[in-house]
Amino acid sequence: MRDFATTEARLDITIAKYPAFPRQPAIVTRLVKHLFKEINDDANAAMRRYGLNHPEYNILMMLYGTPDNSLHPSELADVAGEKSANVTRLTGQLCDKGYIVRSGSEDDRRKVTLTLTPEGVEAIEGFLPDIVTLLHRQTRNLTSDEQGQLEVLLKKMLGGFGE
Amino acid sequence: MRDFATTEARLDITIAKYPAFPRQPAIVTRLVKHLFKEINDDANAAMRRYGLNHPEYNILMMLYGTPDNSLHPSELADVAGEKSANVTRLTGQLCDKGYIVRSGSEDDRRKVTLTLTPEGVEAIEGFLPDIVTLLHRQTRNLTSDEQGQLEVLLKKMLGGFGE
DNA sequence: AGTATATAGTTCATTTGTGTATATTCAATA
DNA sequence: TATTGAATATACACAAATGAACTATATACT
Repeated sequence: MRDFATTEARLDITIAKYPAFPRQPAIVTRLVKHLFKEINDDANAAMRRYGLNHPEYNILMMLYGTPDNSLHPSELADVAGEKSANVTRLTGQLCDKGYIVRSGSEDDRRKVTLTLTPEGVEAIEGFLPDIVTLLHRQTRNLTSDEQGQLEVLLKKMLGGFGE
Repeated sequence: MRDFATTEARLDITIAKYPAFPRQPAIVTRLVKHLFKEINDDANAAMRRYGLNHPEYNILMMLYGTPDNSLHPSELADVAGEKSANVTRLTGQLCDKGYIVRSGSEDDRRKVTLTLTPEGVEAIEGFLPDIVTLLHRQTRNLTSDEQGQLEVLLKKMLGGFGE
């Protein structure tokens, strides 16, 4: 995204042609799209040297964020924002790489438990320094306060979906 | 995304395991990801009955946002946040549907000009009422003021990428 | 002019993601 | 207990997106 000023211009033209088009909501959603694409491309590039892509990284981190390094596929789909069919594929890849293992659960035999292996944890802790740098870079234009404000607003907006 | 409180919990655990992990940047980027996925799924679902998906919708709107309903592929890639190879494919589909036309430019013979057809404009103005509703729904939890604040913060954050 | 370098766009092989159907198990209730 | 309906995960066919290589044109420099 070079120049967001032209976005304003495009919106002006759009509204001139179609006055009911809501300016503010359109700007916000377009900004979110652009930001996501940047974050995504950035993370993909960073993870490349580790033989992982952004969704795989995401999956690993969601598991790492649990006390016992494990989640069920449906939970994973939910927290990682991936479709369940995609989780099956992604976790399959990560199994092949030896970073996670699949096991059935006794309490509910429909469920599968996905758990990080020691190699998985090692891999995570290997790339985390790069990720830390990345995250700081991605938010470098915002003060801590502003990040806090952004958090509040994004959560609020997110709350409007899904019911 | 069910419950963002669990995101906080995951982050706490992650930080306990790896103290250098930056809380605030991680929250913000995760929120952006989730929000994008929601916006994307939502828009895909809404455009379905028009035989279009979100990226195609986006391309059409970017063209509609210009005085003469036209852009070059590279401009389109930039403003729509798509890779150029993908723009080729997407615009090809839209050509097939009769919504845009491709033409060469005389001033720079490397360039191609993509222009909405009257049918394209008609299609846009056909689905825009739904989009207007959609945009309002997606931002319903935010006041106009808050949308303004969000705009400022997102722009600021976006400014930190790419140099 | 001639050569090198950059830009615009496309093509193609591969990777990544989606929707739908299916098998299995669980939960509710008649 | 038998039956119905929901939930979990997967398989598979198809759709979408990416990276890298390639063609053609333009620009800069000597």
